[in-house]
Parts: sequence; structure tokens; C-alpha cells
Amino acid sequence: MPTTAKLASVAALLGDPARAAMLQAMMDGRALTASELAGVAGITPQTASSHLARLTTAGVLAMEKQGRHRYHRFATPAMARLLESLMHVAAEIETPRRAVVTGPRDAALRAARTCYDHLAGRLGVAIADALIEARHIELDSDAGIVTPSGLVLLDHIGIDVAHLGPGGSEKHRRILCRPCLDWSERRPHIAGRLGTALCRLSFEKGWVRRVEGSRAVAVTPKGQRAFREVLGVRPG
Amino acid sequence: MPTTAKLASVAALLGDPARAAMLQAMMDGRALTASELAGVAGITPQTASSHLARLTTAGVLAMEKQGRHRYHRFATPAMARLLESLMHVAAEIETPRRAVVTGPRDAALRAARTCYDHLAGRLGVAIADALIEARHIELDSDAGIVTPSGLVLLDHIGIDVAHLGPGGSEKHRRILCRPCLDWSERRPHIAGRLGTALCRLSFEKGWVRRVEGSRAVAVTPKGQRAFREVLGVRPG
DNA sequence: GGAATGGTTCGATCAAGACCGTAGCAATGG
DNA sequence: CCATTGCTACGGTCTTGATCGAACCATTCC
Repeated sequence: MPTTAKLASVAALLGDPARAAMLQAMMDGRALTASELAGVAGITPQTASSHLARLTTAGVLAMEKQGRHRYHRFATPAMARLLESLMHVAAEIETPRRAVVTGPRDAALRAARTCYDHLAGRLGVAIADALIEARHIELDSDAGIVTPSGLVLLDHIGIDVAHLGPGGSEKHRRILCRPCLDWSERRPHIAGRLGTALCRLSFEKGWVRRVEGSRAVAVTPKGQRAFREVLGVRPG
Repeated sequence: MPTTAKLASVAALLGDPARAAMLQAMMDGRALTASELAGVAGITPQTASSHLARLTTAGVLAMEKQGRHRYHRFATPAMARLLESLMHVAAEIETPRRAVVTGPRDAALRAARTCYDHLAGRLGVAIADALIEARHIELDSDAGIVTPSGLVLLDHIGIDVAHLGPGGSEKHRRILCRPCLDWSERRPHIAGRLGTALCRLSFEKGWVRRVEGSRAVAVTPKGQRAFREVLGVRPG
């Protein structure tokens, strides 16, 4: 009942290295099997199964079973934001001892990655900056809106504005546009249904592609052009 | 050293009820003493001291000595955002969810196969994507609907819409359209009576044929054209 | 109908750490 | 100086839970 107790229990679930590794592996929004998760966490399937059962009964994960496979994913996108917040704090906590030797993989993550179902990293922040600069969207600290010119742009690049719009039929639809504080850039990028749509479009149009075995995404040459010419994104 | 380990250690620090209570008490930005924090957490000062020492050496809290008092506060504002994210997830976790089904393997199988009685693999997912893109269907996480334009299309290609329609006489008919999580693609394709009908049609029209001794199916040249021209399926 | 594979349950082991009582340290006030 | 107060260090108890081996269950393959 007390929110503090529930808060602590959620945090405790993230507090085990094996579970944290499994959850981080789900950050790109894919649904993974127990065996795969056991692999990334470096534990046996039995142990992974026990962890996953706890996470699922706690409501943190949702399980989809088919045949002899069971796919696990976040129960709510809020989990992705939570993990980003955690990474943010973990990064700021960084001991000054080691002067941040960023491996190539880490560098790729900082350049561009998916944050659950939207784009993050320098790319994600640059997109947000460009859209704000052009007055297509406005981002507040905890909410965002799409301007009329933004609606025109989105329609032009093939995002179904009407389908994204506020007049949705369902009550529990995700918020259209919201800021998500970027873990590496420490500045907001675009989340919400708009973030999801932009991310999806970027994959479908071949502007970005996944980097094998990572949340990082690579911007294709075609994507470089598209982001610059269509969205007005400036590199850096 | 790996960010995952640090992430987990930070989360573990928040995962104890006593520590969580103390941290929540600092959410307004005030600096509090060990005794005060022990009070809000319902523990003795000795125990609180031990907790605070851990939080401080971890870099999560900053301590400030003033005479015989020691004031504790967040080391970084990011901590406040982290706690907010935690509260957010803790609040959202009340709502359960659900989803669906799939699963095989092999190169040919990944390209195209049958999943029980409907099409799966890259082909199945591409069909689903195309129909969604064209607004002929909508797929939610656990259900799908066919739009009016979708009904027209189905009728046009020879699928008996009336017989598939929602006005079925029997109570226990299979659901018309539902997503089925693709084993290889990890994204939904179309199942339900619609999926069955599309699969059946594809065989009857010679768009696909079975691969001997396998669940894999091969797309015929005729099928390539048909899927592209009739359903708007894009290769890949 | 087996056999193989993905997944979970059970039981036992074992380490981490949460807690408190007592004692020790440091700063203030007489 | 001694007493008081805020806090920490030490040592002990006890619970939690992370882990793996082995057995079991379910599904699919042959």
C-alpha cells in the first residue's frame, strides 16, 4: 500500500546485476526469450527463469507465450525511461578515478541508439533540436506539443497525423509527444507516440539500421541526407 | 566497471525500504540529519548511519558537516528525476497486459513459412506492415480490426468478407484478426480468421507453394507480383 | 509413438546485508 | 573538566535471495 514500499520493491528488482543486464537487453523494445536473456546475463536458464518470474509477477515485465517459447518485454514504456534515468545517475556517479575510456561500442551508443521505441543519443537530441528550432514542436519539461507547421511536416514525410492526433478514440492512448531526458546527452529527445512514429519511419525508410547485438543504430548515407534535408538536422 | 554493474548497484541502493524512505524524504531538496532520516524510515540512528554511509560512498548522497550535525542531500539533481521515474513505474505497474503467439527456425523458415494456418516469417510480417501502412487493418498488442477499406480490398481479392465479418452467428468463432508475434522477426504478423483466409488464398492463387518436408513456403514469381501489386508489400 | 528442445519447479547451498545493542568518537555547553 | 548530544564503528543474529544441479512439464520434430 505505501508507495515507498512499492518504490523500493521495484528498485530492488533492478538492483540485481543479472536482472539489470536482462532488462537492459530489452531496452530496444524487442521481446526476448528466457534463454537469450540468460545468455546476456551470464546465468543459467533456471536462474533466469526465476528472475523473469519475479519480474513478471511484479508487473514489470509482460510475458507472451507461444508454444515452447516465452517472450519477455517491458510491461510499460515507463520502464525504459526508468532505466535511462538510472543510467543517467550511474553516469554522473562515475568515479573520477577512471577518466572514462569509452569503447567503440559505447561511442556508437552515444552517437545514436534506440531508447525503447524511439531514437536517442546525439541523433535523437539533434532531431529534437531541429524540430524545436523550426517551430515544428515545443518541448516543455514534462510535455510537448506539435505545432500546425509540425503537423504539415509529419504528414509530408508519411506519418499519419490524424492517427497520431489528440482526437484518438481510446482513453488510454499514450501521450502524443513528450520529452525524454537523454542519458548520454543530458538533454531531451522526443518520446511518446511521435517518438515511436519517427523511429519506426527511420527504420522503414532505411535512414537507420540496427547495429548487431546492440541498442546502437547506424545512420545510413541515405539517412544522413534525409535527416538533414527533411528534418533540418545539423550534424553534431 | 561495466555500466550495467553500476546501474544495478545504484538500483540496489534504492531497493531497500529504509533507504527508499530516507531518499524520498529528501525529494524536496532539503538537507536532513541522520536522526531525522532515521525517524522517517522507522529505524535506529545506528542503522540509518550505516545506510547513509553506503549512499554517500557510492556518490548518491553528499554529506555536509556542521558542528555535530551532518546534513545529507542528493549529490545530483538527477537523483530526483530517478526517484520520480521510479514512482511513475511503481504507479503504472497496477495495470497488467497481455499478448500473443509464434515460433520456428532456419533460413528458409525465416523468409516465409506457415504458422499453424497463416503466413509468417519476413513475408508474413511484410504483409502485416503493408496492410497497416495502407490502413486496411489496425493491430493492437492483443487484438486487431479490419477497416472499411480493408473490407473492400478483401472482397476485391476474393476473400468472402461476409463470411469473415464480425456478424458471425456463432459465439465461439475464432477472432477475425489478431496479431501473432513472429518468432524470427519478433514483430507481429496476421493471425485469426483473416490470417487463415489470406494464407489459404495465397496457396490457391499459386502465390506461394510449400517447400517439401518443411513448414517453409516459397514465394512464386507470380506471388511476388501479387503481393506487391495487390497488397502493396515491399520486399525486405 | 519416441526424441529433442525450451522452460519451469524443487531442493540445497551459500553469501550479502539489514538490524540492533553496545561501545567509541567528536562537538557543544556548562 | 565532565556531561550531553549527534553520530559512527563493531560484533552478533537472522532473513533474504541468488545460484545451480537435477528432475519435471510442454511443445514440436521426426
